[in-house]
Amino acid sequence: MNGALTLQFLKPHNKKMLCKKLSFLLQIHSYSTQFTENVFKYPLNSVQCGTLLQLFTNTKSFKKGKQLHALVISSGIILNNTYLNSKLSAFYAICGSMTDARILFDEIILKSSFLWNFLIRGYACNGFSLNSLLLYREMLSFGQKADNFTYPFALKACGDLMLVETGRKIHCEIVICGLEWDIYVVNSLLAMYLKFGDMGAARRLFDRMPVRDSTSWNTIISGYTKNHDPVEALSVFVLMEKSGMRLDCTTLLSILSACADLAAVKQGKEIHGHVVRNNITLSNNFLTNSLIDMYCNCNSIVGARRLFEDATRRDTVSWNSMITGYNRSGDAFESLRLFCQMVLEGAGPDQVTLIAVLGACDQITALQFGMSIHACIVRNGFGTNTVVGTSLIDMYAKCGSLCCSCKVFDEMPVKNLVSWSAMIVGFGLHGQGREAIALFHEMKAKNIMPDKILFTSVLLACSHAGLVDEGSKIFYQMAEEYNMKPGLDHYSCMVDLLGRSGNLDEAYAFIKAMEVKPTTNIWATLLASCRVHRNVKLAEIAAQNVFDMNTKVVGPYICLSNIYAAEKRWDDVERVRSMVRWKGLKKPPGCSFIELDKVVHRFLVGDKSHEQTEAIYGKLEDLSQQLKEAGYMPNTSSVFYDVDGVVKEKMLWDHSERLAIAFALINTGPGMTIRITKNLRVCVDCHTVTKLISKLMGREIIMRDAHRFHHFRDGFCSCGDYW
DNA sequence: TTAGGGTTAG
Repeated sequence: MNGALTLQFLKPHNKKMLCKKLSFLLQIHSYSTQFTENVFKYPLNSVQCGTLLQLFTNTKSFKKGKQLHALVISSGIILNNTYLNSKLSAFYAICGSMTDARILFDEIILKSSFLWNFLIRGYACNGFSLNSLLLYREMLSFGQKADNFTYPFALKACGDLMLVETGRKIHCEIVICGLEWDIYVVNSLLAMYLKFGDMGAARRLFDRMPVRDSTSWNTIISGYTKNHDPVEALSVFVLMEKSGMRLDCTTLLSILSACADLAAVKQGKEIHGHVVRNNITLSNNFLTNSLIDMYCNCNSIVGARRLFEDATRRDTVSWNSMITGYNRSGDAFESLRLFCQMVLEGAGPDQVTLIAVLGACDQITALQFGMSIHACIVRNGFGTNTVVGTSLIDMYAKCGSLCCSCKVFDEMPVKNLVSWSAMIVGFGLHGQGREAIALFHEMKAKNIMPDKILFTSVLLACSHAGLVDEGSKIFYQMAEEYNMKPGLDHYSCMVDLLGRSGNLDEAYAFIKAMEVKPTTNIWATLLASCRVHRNVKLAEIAAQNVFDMNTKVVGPYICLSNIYAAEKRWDDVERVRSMVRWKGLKKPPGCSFIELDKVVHRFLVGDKSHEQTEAIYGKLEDLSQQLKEAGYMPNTSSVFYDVDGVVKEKMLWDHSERLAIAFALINTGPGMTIRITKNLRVCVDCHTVTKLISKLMGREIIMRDAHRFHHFRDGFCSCGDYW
């Protein structure tokens, strides 16, 4: 059958058929060696081409549209054909090929509003917001009136570029031309104001709307969610339900996000009920994934897992949501297990998966596992990805391999502010404050503007290294040179910097002069410094401030108790302990991790559950003996209880990091580096013992505690006993 | 020809 002949008799509404036939015809034209001859044999008129282009535009069939373009050029029907040229320009704009769209657009003399709108839309929706606004202005200067199809995209461009003043000006133009309450225009205005973070303006507009559709409700709800006001999002959602407006998929996604932010499991479950009752999940993976995320955020990892296991279809986002959920709940082991299962089932990891898994590795210092992920990253073509690279820098630094962090950082083709920050944090964690400051200056020399988080990273690095003068200078630079008001994190770094370096009175004066109300964290930081410098009087002031804020964190109580214990004030120790009991607080047990052949072993304080327990305690006995012969005297000030000195000493040898070190000494070859992670800060005596073991056994021991890294080598620690 | 949605590095 001849395609072209059949085409002549097809009714225009039979588009599917028409499309099939014309695709066939196009194939002939495209691939025939006698291209020109065929065109003349099966000519298309401009109306048929227009109909076809419309179809290709709607389905974004770029290749087919381009073929048709070639065909109409060859056949000569495009010459001076404004109708077809406009359709073609619109087609290219929708497909995101803006250069092609613009070439055709510029050739058209009589431009319809349809054409202007398509180009403005094309620019706005394909990442060329500025071009979109320039064309919008050009349209007006040509005397062409903007209409209800123009404004949504001009507003989208303003929102994406955060051009607040321009956006408001266009809003005025919309009011003048009487289109303010056009449902598409006003919904676009709402979307623009929420991008500006101006929920007040968005809400005023929303409240005055004569007619609202589901998009209006969804836009305002997602606006509150995105602008970190999930409470208001939920309250508008209740109004939406009362108004009788149908809840669609977008509504449910936005509100689930608000429930997740609020950890509002009750409301989240109600949405889940609605989804099940309406059988919505079956056709939509987005909702299942959002529900998984909501349960994870509400600390209901079991509920999330059940949904995940029951899901008929799992996509990469489902896996990612679950893996991220385990990370957030602190179960990095399950997160890594799930990742292995994902790979085994053939689900391809994406950027998000890899970032999440690297996050799990740094939670438990799984360096070997992290290295395998690095290989997987390179294999899957993410080796040059900035976000993934930044996660690698962070993972290596937190797993104790600063040199690998530096290598990744140096070899990164494109670095952004976060990458610089991650590297600075890495130097800080390992006590290399001067290197962190040098990198900060190098970054500034490249005209990269630091933000508040970057200042926190640099100040933290200064505080870990005790660089008081340098840190103070940077702190004041923040306001003077960069016009940034310090936040609580910056104040906290400064208190730590001043306090731990022994300037306790200055740290106290600094807190009293702060422009914002000090938090428990800031007083707790001062308290920790008081413990280091044994200043009981100031410690009591700091502790009282913490306790007045009714903290649920046990750390400050332990700290004060340790301060009293060091002074042998046992009555006060008992008084603090009874406060802890009365408040129902519990000290988390000390816990250390060590990775051996990609398996992470965990030891609790006094742990006897490991299969090598006998050998481990035997090794500790040996070590204790050898250390004593080398002149070691135990420092029992870290022991919380008023018990006999021998018992105290025995308690110290139960500390989890010592069990992990003994295990490592038994299971690794001579000279091999030992890497340990501890959930709490390392105590004074364990710090001394580890230094001595490093010398005695000729081993480098890299220990990550709750705050930083210690590199023990030949009897010394990289922190210079400053931690 | 128009607006709104899930996982994501310091």
